[in-house]
Amino acid sequence: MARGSTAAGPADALLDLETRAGPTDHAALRLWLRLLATTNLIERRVRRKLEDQFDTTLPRFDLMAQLHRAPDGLKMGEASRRMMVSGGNVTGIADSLEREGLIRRIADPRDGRASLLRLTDSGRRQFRAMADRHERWIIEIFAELGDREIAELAALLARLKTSARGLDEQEIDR
Amino acid sequence: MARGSTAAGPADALLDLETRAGPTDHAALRLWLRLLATTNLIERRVRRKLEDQFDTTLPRFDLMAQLHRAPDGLKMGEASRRMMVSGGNVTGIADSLEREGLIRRIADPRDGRASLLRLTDSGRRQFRAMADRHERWIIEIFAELGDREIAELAALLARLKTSARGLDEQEIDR
DNA sequence: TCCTAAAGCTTTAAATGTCAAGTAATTGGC
DNA sequence: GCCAATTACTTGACATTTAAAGCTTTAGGA
Repeated sequence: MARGSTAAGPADALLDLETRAGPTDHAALRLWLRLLATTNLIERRVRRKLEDQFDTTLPRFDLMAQLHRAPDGLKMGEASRRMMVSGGNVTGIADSLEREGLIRRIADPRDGRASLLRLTDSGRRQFRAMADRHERWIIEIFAELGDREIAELAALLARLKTSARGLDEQEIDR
Repeated sequence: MARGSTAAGPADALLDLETRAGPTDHAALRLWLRLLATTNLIERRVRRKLEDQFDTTLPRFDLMAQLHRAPDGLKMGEASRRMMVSGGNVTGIADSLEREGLIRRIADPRDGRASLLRLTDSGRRQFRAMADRHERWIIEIFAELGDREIAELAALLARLKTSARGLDEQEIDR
């Protein structure tokens, strides 16, 4: 099976995170556990393939993807916001990519405190190869869904994202 | 924003992981990034609330939830499969819960290699309190979705999960 | 009985992640 | 100009997770 040191046999195939919920739980809770389980399942597959086929990791791929979409470079802080991780984390990931010559830190001419991160030519080439493959993995994983279902799922998730974000400001904590 | 040391202002509210995709990317890829971003958003909120209100973590909560649904106890390996994490991980989580008296390791009478994990009375009480609150958080987060939408989303995710699982055996890696 | 293989759990190393503190540069009010 | 407050990044401490190696126990065959 996936990767645990203790492999699950076929009989366990349906016992996963969703088992945290029981039939008496609220529909929203069951849905959340299914969402979590599904996302984790796919994320694991992607991480493993990045590791196996490109000897890299998802956070490294993410940072390269952000830089690929920003040809003029991104400040560390911008990258950190877009990746939704802390600044200290980006420092480490950037260090490792820079060591391998995939990205470069360039002094921001307008702000002496800031660094701009930019893909090197080698990084760009490598990213394109990975992104191609990555897209194919995703298409395969979603293969059983038709265009209609993909559109519906995207729309529902957009609504959910809005619903979840709506609480961010007020923080109703009870 | 959640917790990064560099806070995102309101103007950045829409720049998140989804920005990894561009308009030319395949619909499945865009959907995947939205799925990932939405799940991460919700997961962060839940983690933070567990931390703030109960001084615990999601993996600890998960393990307690699994044990709550298995009154006779679970072997470490079973817990690890259900939580979809590695065995070594469960060892650490179980250690921390055991130190606090929330769970206990019991020698499996049938297999000298195995331990059975079981909630203590204190653990059971504490889990029930957390689970109540947890369910309310989730209901709030999903509040803007109607029953119909929740059912649709659940059905689509079930199809997606099946689609993603389908590849597990064969591992079409190219 | 004995020996090999496998299973269950723990331990360890490397990567990722947060947070807090520290350094350097910029901004804004006076 | 000057100085305080803010901002950008780095660093270090600590937590979590995986994969792999290690230890103990079980199972099965010679």
